[in-house]
Amino acid sequence: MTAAVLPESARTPLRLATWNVNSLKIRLPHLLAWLNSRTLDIVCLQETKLTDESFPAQALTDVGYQCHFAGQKTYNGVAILLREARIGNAGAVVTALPDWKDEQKRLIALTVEGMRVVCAYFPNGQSVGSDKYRYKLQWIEALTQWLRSELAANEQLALLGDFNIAPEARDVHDPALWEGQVLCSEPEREGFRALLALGLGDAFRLFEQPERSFTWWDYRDLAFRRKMGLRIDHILLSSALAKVCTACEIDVELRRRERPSDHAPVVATLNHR
DNA sequence: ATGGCATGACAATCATGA
Repeated sequence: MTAAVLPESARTPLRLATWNVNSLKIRLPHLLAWLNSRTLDIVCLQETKLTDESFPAQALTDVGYQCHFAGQKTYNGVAILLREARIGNAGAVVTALPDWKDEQKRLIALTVEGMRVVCAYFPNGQSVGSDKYRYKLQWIEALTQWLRSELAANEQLALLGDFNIAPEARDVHDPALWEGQVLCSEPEREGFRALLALGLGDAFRLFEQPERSFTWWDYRDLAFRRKMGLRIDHILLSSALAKVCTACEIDVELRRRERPSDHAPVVATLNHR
């Protein structure tokens, strides 16, 4: 007696990933090798730093991914890649926060497999009290308001991206050094907690994790080797998705490569029907 | 002490990142 052959979508877990590539042009070989080395179904990218005309869609289509992207010259730029063998057509694609006039390409969202997937590149904020810091807090507020209505309409929602926020002291290699600094300041952390208060869970913290788990290390001062990093890239899941999340890990290996991004990817596994 | 390194635009430095 043999088990019925089910379509792939019914038997394999779903893998969602987020990675700030810090220039997709430079990191395309790394990305292609990564996609080839493991099965990733939904891949959110930030800081592509490419206009839509120069997005390497063909190279990604060739390895089986459907591409959705919103880019600009030099800065920012986000994308969602969908593995065509696993994921059906995407719907309800948006490439900006509604009611937020912004030239900066920081958000793309779409619906697949009954799941709302939001890929976000939060502003960096530069320094506490700067114009960019104020813009960051306003942007987070606008995102939070929008997500409130998205969650009301979508029980299954995942927010992935570079949040540029280290939520807690344990997410910082030297909490005393970073105390009150941008990425760690209390208003930013309040913004992060407000996202959780919408009913989202930090996928990484659903599980036991090694101490000093980070997703970003400065290029300078051998910060990676010295484990001097921050955990600022996150996957937040609505409760319906958190319930079926079986793992969440940082793929540190990519930070060891030649000419790496300064960020490592985060990958979550879901037992999603 | 405001730099260290990386990227992109641009053509010697400068803006930005985190």
